[in-house]
Amino acid sequence: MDIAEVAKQTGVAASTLRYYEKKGLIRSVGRDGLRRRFSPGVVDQLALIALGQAAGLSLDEVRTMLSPDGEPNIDRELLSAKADEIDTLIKRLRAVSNGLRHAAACPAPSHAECPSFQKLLKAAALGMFDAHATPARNAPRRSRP
Amino acid sequence: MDIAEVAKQTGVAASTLRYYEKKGLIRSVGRDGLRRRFSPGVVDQLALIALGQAAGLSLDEVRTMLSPDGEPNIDRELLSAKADEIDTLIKRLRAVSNGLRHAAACPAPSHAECPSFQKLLKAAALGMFDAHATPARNAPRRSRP
DNA sequence: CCTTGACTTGAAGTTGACTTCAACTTTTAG
DNA sequence: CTAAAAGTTGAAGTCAACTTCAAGTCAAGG
Repeated sequence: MDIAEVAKQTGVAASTLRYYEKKGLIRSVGRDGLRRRFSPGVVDQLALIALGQAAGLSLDEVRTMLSPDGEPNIDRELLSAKADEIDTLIKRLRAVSNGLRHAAACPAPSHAECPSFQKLLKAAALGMFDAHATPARNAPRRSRP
Repeated sequence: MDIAEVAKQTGVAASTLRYYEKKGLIRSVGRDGLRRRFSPGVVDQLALIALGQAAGLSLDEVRTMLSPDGEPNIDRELLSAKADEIDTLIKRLRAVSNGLRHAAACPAPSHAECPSFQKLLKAAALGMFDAHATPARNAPRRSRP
């Protein structure tokens, strides 16, 4: 596949693909003249990268955890620590989701005045500052409006 | 509470607190001389902000959805849309978590060579590019190393 | 009174993740 | 053959979310 094809299939901009390649997140398999050629597997890889980002990993973290040639440094403790982090994030997100849903349905004029909304979200937020459950970092802005 | 106290309790830097105030995410209740005074409620607010960020909301989005004086623009459709987004994010994150956990336990030398890891994550990634399930935006880096 | 330390400000700097640009090379259609 | 379309590069620009800096204010202690 050439770069445009990958871009079209995944929605990831060509510039981003080149950027990812430079960063070592994906690899092109040879050139067709000047042009990069990608194996179709790169589509899955990109999905995984997007997932990692959604989970709050930086591109560097994604690389070390999902690298296709990550022989040396696959730190298993780090992996399960990250999994734990993601799990607590999931719990909080569920509460946020519930909170938002309630807010959407709730007849109170302002969320600030709706005690059950407050309770839901405060419950979600509890412990947010205690043990540092590291939050997300950066994530992309897919699509071209 | 003065700014240092809030910072200590929440781990949010004083500079960040001033930044948030400028952006309209939090409010100080008067001054003690020059110095801002915050009501203790700001601690909960900050937790909610952190949560919103973890859920992939930008600070501007957080403000419009959780504003303490959000009288006018509480768009209920937007709220449940966001909740839906968060729910699909949760599903994917669960898969990522499982994937990481498996990777941590799996004896394969490289994750790239472990078919069940690949399967788990590919399942999580499926549909990542189809309907645009908008991913996260930006998030903070708490603490001062 | 005067220094010290915690706060104030606006402006400028940083970081991660991209995007855009200028200049150039290939491929492709006419 | 030639011109447009699509790819290439490195360098520079953008954006959100902060942080750092210079310069100033104020309360308290010696």
